[in-house]
Amino acid sequence: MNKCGRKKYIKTNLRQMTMETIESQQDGSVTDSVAESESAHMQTQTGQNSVPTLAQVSVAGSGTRRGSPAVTLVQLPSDQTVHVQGVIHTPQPSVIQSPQIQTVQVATIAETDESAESEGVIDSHKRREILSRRPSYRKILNELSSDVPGVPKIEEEKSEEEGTPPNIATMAVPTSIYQTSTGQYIAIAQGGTIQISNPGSDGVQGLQALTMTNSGAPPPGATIVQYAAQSADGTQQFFVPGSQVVVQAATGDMPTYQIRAPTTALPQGVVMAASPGSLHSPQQLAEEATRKRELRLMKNREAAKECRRRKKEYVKCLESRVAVLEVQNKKLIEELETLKDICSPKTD
DNA sequence: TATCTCTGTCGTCATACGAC
DNA sequence: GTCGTATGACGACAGAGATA
Repeated sequence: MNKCGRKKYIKTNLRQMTMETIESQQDGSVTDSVAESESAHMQTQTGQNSVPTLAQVSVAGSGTRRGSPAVTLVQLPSDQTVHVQGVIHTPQPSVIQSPQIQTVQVATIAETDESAESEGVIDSHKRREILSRRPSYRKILNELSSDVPGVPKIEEEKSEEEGTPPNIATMAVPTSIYQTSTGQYIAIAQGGTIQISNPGSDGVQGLQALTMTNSGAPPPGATIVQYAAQSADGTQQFFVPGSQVVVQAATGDMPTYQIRAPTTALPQGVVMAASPGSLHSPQQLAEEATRKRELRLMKNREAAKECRRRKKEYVKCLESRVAVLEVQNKKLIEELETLKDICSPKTD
């Protein structure tokens, strides 16, 4: 299979996985075949070399044939251990004598597998609508996570923002963002705060702030930043309102920036960007369009990274779910066999 | 050792979708 | 309708392993 074909194959499988997951959630009928099917898809989808191995299922403690529901330890690939409670109580006399309890327990497990059904039957139209939509990994995974204990949820954007360093949270909202030739991003915030973001860093951790103490009061809507790719001394400069220059004084892991008076005229290759209010010439319009495009590409680049991260997490979640369901299924089969042995008439 | 194949990752584009 | 976000699709690239 060629590369393109492989991708389409993967796509088909992933799509089918999603559909099966939703189907099983809404049907409440998670069968072993579904679990095996998902497992097979996952192994195909993740490739041969980098197969994130399926969860190691250690049935520790499942041998407790007596007593309350057996708890099975499921070792997940991420070194997580999930406690899986037996679906049916062990074949102790009380279980057999109390079928109602068993029914209730089965119903409870079914509810944990899919919470939607417990709310009522979804009409077929809405269900078809849900299935026809493109999957949102976050949404699907969160739904799965609500059903399966031990499976982490994908955090909402808000929580991710909460994880940002406090100094970032106190920054003013940037009004203009500019990208240097080295890929760094410079955000001019209201109040003259300059934020320098290193794209190589993770998220906003690379943000640095410079506050201009004597930037004065720029005319409204006239924030102009002139970025010089490289000055004669090898440093990077960009010009900010007030006829000042912010100079990258050092390169490397910890670049430093200094605010100086301009020592040189604007060199060649300068990329100028201006706020929409100050646009006049076609060249400025083109530069503004370029700036917007770069900003859009930057955002989309980050979005793609985030999306892929969520996708990986989603696949891991599915793998964990497969492991859990396989353990449950195995226990069900064992208990069914036990019940058959007990209830079957003796043929002496 | 050079080449090929496979796989994973990344950037970009197109588009669906939801919020306004 | 517009805008921002999420995600599928595609191509490019790099690295690892297999093979001649």
